[in-house]
Amino acid sequence: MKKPVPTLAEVAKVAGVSQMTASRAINNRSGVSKEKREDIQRIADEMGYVVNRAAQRLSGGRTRVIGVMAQLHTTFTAELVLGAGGAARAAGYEMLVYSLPDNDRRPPGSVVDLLRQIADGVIALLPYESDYLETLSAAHLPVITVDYRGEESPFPSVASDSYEGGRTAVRHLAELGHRRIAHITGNERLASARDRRRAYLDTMAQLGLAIDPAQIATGDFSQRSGFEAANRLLALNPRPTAIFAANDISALGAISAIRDAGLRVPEDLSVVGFDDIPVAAQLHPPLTTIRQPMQQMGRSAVNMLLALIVGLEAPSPRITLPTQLIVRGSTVPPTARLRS
Amino acid sequence: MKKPVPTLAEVAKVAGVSQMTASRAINNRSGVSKEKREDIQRIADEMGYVVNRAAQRLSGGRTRVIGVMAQLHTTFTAELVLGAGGAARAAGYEMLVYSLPDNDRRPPGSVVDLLRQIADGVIALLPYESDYLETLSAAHLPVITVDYRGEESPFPSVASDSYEGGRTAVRHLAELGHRRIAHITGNERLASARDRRRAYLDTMAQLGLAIDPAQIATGDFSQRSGFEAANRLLALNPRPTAIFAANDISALGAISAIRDAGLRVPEDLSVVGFDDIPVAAQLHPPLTTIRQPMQQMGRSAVNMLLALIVGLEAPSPRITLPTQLIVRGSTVPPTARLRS
DNA sequence: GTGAAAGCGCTAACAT
DNA sequence: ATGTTAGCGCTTTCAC
Repeated sequence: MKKPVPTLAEVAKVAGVSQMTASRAINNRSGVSKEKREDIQRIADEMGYVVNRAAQRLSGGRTRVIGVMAQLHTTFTAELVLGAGGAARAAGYEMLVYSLPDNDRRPPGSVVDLLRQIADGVIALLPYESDYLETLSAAHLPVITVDYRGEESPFPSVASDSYEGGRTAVRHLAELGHRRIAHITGNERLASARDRRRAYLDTMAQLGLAIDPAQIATGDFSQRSGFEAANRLLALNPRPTAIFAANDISALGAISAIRDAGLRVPEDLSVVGFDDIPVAAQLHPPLTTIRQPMQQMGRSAVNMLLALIVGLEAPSPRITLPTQLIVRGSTVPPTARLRS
Repeated sequence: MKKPVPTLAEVAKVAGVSQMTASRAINNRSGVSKEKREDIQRIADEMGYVVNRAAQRLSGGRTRVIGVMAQLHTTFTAELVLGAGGAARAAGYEMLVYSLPDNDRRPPGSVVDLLRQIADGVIALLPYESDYLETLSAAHLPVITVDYRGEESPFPSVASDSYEGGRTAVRHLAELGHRRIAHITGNERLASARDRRRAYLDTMAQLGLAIDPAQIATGDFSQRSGFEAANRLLALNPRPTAIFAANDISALGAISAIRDAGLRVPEDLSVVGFDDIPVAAQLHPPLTTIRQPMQQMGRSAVNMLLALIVGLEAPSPRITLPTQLIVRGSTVPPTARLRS
């Protein structure tokens, strides 16, 4: 009770070995005989020994902690963190998350410094407008980004296949018979948003459908932007019969706008989202969407990071995971009346 | 470029003082003349000095980091973390979040140990079925819990006023003219769920409305449980005309069940939730609910924790924040046909 | 008000 | 295979 957590020195003393041998045994390094190792590990367990990561870090070792910096209050991020946490634990690592504020106008240095002092590497889910990239690369720390950050980013990244997903979404609508298909874009500072937009354009062209620039409404992945973008699309004449929104949240906003205009989904307009967030299936109508493997993305990010941490090259500078079309109730063929 | 982060010793040398004086100056401790202090702080800034929290911790000091342990993938938690992060930063603290897995069947010790090695205190948003409480109290670390954990919990807590909120919800339905009001409970291991249930019972009794035990359907705050509970309620004869769900997510599940049964919200059944999560306003119909000040709860938790950290008693062992009725489209008076 | 010494718990480097 | 030495960057004594 007096010493709730014994130190390595105490464990070593009880085991009758040097501190260094105890360290090697507990961290599964080479240089200890099998017997001694098991002996020491058993004693450490019995004594309730827990390594002090601060000390471990200070003396230049690995902490087996990975850091995540993310804006937590989006479903996408939360799911990804969940997947990442599982993968980290499975590998014997712990994971700590730094929750970035919405509008971080402080120098990002402090966050990065903090994480570097604690973690062996960082997974960065960065806000769009940030100079975090520089700061991170100056920190000489293994980093994986989620969503490709562009050519200027020196870090390996994990993303889902936004281009193929976008093509699938548009193709789905076209196959239902829609011809006036509109697009609500995401924040184009992110490659994912740019890819989805490009997929929309390419697919429309390949299908021989007319591309009216007015049918591309700028959004930024937020619900509000989806709402406003949809209002602009609804003012068009002729009106689109279907909308491909860059993510589920903006699709939600779009559906609100459609209903506020006295129209119905899917009878008057079909809507496809992107992400498949948990509520998507519970909406009325349930949302047709392109599912991203969010948890899988988190797991992949962790596994890439662990490779980096142990000094390997990243297996690939960019990992792209497949998406999947989930057809639900928000998409139907256009009614004859609308096909005009 | 060689030494990206100078150490305190280097700062002290440049400033021409001892390391200890530099430490005192930078941490705003007493025992340094005003001039020297400002001088040292300026030099430290210029050199880009950043305190090494691992070292700080190791030598028995405070790190100015607070830890949060939480299940991140609920909106409630995410909002709370957001509020907490803001308050922490405002007070010059950083905050790190440990994301608890869904079904944590590992000994919770490692998490607590990790946080203790890094943080000065912890805000615990605990899963229901946990022995984290013991582990935390054994760790001799300042702790604040969110949602009152019962008499056995030794920790100060922050919560919203579930009892008053629940009363308001039931009263709202009664004032609309509903008499057969059902309740979908939350996980009753949490005081918040018990309080909402108690509020339901008390208010029904006070209003002279009949309490049919079958009208109380057990849930656990999850969408699925709301769905299943609602199905049980819909099988009753006579059917309730209104449902008070213990949170928004289970209300969402209930609405799905109602619709799957071919009924409409609010025409056939009114529904009230609890929380006011961001999507609540975007549903169709938008959800009437009891708003909890989630971000404010986070801020209060941080402020209580900071008091504990500097050695003050908690201002109060339990802080209860007020809730607010938000009337939207999911509640209307019962139609004459239903009043039977 | 200021400084010197000691040590927090650990690991890398260098013995043996 | 094991032990010894040194030191990570800081703060707490306890001097002056």
